[in-house]
Amino acid sequence: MTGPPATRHIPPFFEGIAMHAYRTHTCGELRKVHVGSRVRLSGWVNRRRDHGGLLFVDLRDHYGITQCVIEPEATAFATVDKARSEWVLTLTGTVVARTEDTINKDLPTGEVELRIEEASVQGMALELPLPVFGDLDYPEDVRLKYRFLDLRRERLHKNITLRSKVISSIRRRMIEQGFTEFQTPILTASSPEGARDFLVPSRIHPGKFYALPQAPQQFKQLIMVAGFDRYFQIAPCFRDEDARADRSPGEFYQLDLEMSFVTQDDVFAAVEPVLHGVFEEFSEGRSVSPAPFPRIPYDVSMLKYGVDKPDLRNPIIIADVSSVFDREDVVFKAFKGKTVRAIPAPGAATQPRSFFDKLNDWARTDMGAPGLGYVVFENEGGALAGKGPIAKFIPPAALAEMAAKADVKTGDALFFSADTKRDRAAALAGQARIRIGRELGLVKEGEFKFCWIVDFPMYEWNEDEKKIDFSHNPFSMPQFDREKFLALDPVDRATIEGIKAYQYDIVCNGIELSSGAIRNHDPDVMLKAFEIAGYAREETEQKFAGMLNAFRYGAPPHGGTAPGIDRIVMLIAGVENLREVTMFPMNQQAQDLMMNAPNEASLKQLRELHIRVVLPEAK
RNA sequence: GGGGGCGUAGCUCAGUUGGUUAGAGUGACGGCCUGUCACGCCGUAGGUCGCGGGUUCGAGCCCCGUCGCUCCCGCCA
Repeated sequence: MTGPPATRHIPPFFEGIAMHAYRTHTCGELRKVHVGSRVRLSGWVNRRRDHGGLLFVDLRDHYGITQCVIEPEATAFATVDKARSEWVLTLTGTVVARTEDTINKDLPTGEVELRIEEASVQGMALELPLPVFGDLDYPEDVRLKYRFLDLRRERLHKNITLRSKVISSIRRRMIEQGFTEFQTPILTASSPEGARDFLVPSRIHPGKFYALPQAPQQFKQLIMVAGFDRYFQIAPCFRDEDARADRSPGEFYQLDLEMSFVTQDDVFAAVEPVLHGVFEEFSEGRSVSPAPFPRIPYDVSMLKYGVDKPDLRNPIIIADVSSVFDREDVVFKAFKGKTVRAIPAPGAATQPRSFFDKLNDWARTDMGAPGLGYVVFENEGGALAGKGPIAKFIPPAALAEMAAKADVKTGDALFFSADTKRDRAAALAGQARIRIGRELGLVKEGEFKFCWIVDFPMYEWNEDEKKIDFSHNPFSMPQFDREKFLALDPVDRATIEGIKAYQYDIVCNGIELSSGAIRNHDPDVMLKAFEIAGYAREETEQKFAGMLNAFRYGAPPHGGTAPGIDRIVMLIAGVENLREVTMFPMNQQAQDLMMNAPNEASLKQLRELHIRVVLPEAK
């Protein structure tokens, strides 16, 4: 029912030669041309319809569904009659044409049916904990425990098949672009930055541990040092962090890639045709951003969209109106001296009061903000007039300036996000933009809108620990003169916080597909970069010994990125949850309910690994 | 670690203000039916209302606790 009906990988059947033990055709294959042939099908009972004098069985396999029919007088009747949903049967019989009035147009095989002459049961099924037939929602734990049944269902079967096709398409396109696929180790060393590692104890080296790779980051850079020029891999990555709907617990796959002797634009030029091509191939009528994708500097994105992963299907653009509230003729004290961001709500003047109240409540309760002020722009005697609780504080001249800055007109509204901290004002505005866009139905479906976010800051100030942190990827090359960078004083916060990196994200419809960078391949600059983030030279030397050492033997300039496979497939499949495109996913608590993992280890195993388990004390 | 939602038959759900014996659909089982394709009709079985405690004459419903699932925040260089 889900695969291509034309495809089959079973020996052909010739009259006079013994019939294949299980099937001569797939359940998606039979057509009018087969009428009169004696054939054999194997598959699952999708549906059974008993008419007393006539019994229909819809037999299903990977390729489709074929209706099979038998009458009580037939010798095989007893066997077919006892079969229930999801039993596995082998049915042999003659293909017959259906009469005009019994043709099923919804079924590719609907012009014919199999008149059953022989039947055998290959596998029985207990009463189902999860019906395969139908398209209802079921509890996640039941679905996961009986994943093999869930996977038989049409939607999931189709998604998983789609995933495979997307991966093959990616692989083909990468190879066409001159990339070579290599595998990198799964058992490797712990990486000190970033996510929590999964550790694997060493039997041979008591007290020592391997770590599963969070990403093949260092390996792919070493592959460049080794002179392989263009590498890619559909790479498994392991991170021991909590899950989200679009973030698997434990493990996920990336299209990991790296290139030598490239600038940022070269990486974009290599990735764009691959992503555009894959999305176009599976778009089914949805539009895909043409290459080159827009490039948006991080600072601009934070201002205009309030996030570093903007959904460009949403037409709302945020404006900074701090200066308007600082005007002397504007007497609204609550916003004075703060960063004020204005979020346009096109056409919102016709919205009921509850629309505004609901957004205000959301800002207060969900976002912990003091509120979301607003002004509605109306026409009063040919002039622009403000309406709403705070409109009286804003005289016409200021209102006009605001309208110009935020590009709003009569009939629109403006919401305000204000905070003493610029980042917080931007973040609330970003969330409000998403909500307003959705509430007003402004986000167009049926489009894939890509963009690159570029020029990420290299560092950020960590207020809690009073220190400078890497803001994203510590291996990125700073956009800074080499000699001046090496001479930087780590306490020169103003300069350091202004440094951008050759670091970029690719975003589609508000979902971050990957981040990437032109790497820092200069050992001195790397040591300095880590020194600024508070790592002593010896520490950096030790933690990244392999990579630093390699960089001292002739390292090419290189860069890359790593789009998430799961998220790409989610977007293409149009689903909100990773479990819909992952064959055997874990639940939110990082458990595999089908295989019962994680599980206790035996004492023998622990002893071999020199491990003693110390459980947390019960509360 | 924190916050929200959900938990009633194998499965999907309903269950009024706290009031008699907790219902429906689907699946299972049995019977009838020769053209259905979500076949139809009749019947039967199936319940620790997640678990524990409390309030009450009386709790699926209210309160407290707890467990499970899920979504979000933290976290994810």
